[in-house]
Amino acid sequence: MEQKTGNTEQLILEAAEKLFMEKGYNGTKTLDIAKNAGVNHALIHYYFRTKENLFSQIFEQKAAQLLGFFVDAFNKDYPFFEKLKIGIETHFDFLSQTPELPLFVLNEIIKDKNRRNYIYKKIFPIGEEILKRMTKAIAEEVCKGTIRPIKASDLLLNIASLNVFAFVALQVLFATDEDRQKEEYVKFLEERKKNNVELIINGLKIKN
Amino acid sequence: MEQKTGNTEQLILEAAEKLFMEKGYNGTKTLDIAKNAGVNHALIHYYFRTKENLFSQIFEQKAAQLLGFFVDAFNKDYPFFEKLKIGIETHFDFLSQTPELPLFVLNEIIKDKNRRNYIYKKIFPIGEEILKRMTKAIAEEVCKGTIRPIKASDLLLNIASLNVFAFVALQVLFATDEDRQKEEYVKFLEERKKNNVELIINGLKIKN
DNA sequence: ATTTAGTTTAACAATATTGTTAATCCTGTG
DNA sequence: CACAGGATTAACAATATTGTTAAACTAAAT
Repeated sequence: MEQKTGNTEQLILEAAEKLFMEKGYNGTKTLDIAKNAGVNHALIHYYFRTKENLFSQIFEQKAAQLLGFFVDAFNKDYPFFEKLKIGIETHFDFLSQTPELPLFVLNEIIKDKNRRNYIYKKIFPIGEEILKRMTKAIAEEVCKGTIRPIKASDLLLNIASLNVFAFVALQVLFATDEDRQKEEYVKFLEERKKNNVELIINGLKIKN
Repeated sequence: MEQKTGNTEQLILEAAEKLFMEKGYNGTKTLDIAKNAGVNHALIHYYFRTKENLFSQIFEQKAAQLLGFFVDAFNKDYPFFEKLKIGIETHFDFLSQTPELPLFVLNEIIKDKNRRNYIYKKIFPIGEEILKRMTKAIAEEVCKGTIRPIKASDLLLNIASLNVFAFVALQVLFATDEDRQKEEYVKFLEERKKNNVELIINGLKIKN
């Protein structure tokens, strides 16, 4: 039919990505992946040997993506509050594109020791790097008396909490029937983004 | 041996609770539950007929618990900032007792339509109730000029984000090797609790 | 001591799930 | 055209997982 040869591997990867993100490792069956990709079940093993193999490929890519979000978002060079605002918004917008990503990665990390260990080696070095830059930026502002002192890790965790949880809430609140339309959905995100920037910045600024 | 008769059902429930919370519905096998409970595999079906049955019982109880946390935490009658502080801390302390609870419930809600629909009927009425009280309290403070205006749902979501995510982070950060001891773990939570109260309150107070 | 009801056990059945294989198809190349 | 190689298929194999059953056991009541 319209099955152009040569794209089978890609079809499998796409179907697997969708299903794994939606249902997790244990909830996804290789048969479902095959059906969703529209290919014969055996091809999954032909191209990837095992389910675990296929999953790892996707998981590692997604974990790298999630981390990349943070790096990209908080590495620009702007005045402090600008940097903060842009960083939060950039991070938020990244998440908008794949709302299931953070929960997916967090879950699989928590549920599997091997994945945890793998991730640790990748995440920690980069995390430390971001924290170092942030710590310096914070110190400067504290000197100027514009913000209260805060640990960089706390600030980062605050941002991650608010941004990530917005999408967890999104999935729970809008995962049900059709009575809440796309429009409401978009509005919810807009408001949430604004709220997060406001809260982080208000929470830092010094009172009179 | 030491198996006192009559507690088998309880043994199964306890083992199931532990495993389901740890590995989720799909990650938990009835055989594992039996082994962990130290009972014959068939007893699980004798007492609960199906895995789904056993799971529902635990899930619904846990979901109710999670919701109860919110109700208990934000229903006391104190001055506004006190209420806020105590509410956040109470909620945080609840979560300390079962750190896996929120992620467990959120996940199973997201992954299964039936659970979603079930939960909706239970959660929404109570959620609305809390929001109504909060809206009134906020309006009063805004009139007094002590806080900036904010939607009750935003405030509640901010608190939930910060508190819940603290325990997600906890699981990820401390789920690995032994190099981070209990002591560090407790310190992390202490700091996080304080940080959350500060951020929420600072973020609300009016600047000069 | 017998009966009864609930409990437990081992063995089995049924299905789901992952993985394998040999045969077939297809496509480009000599 | 023949054929070499990867791509695909259907059928099968192996195991995991859930669920069932009939028989054995236990303790309390008669």
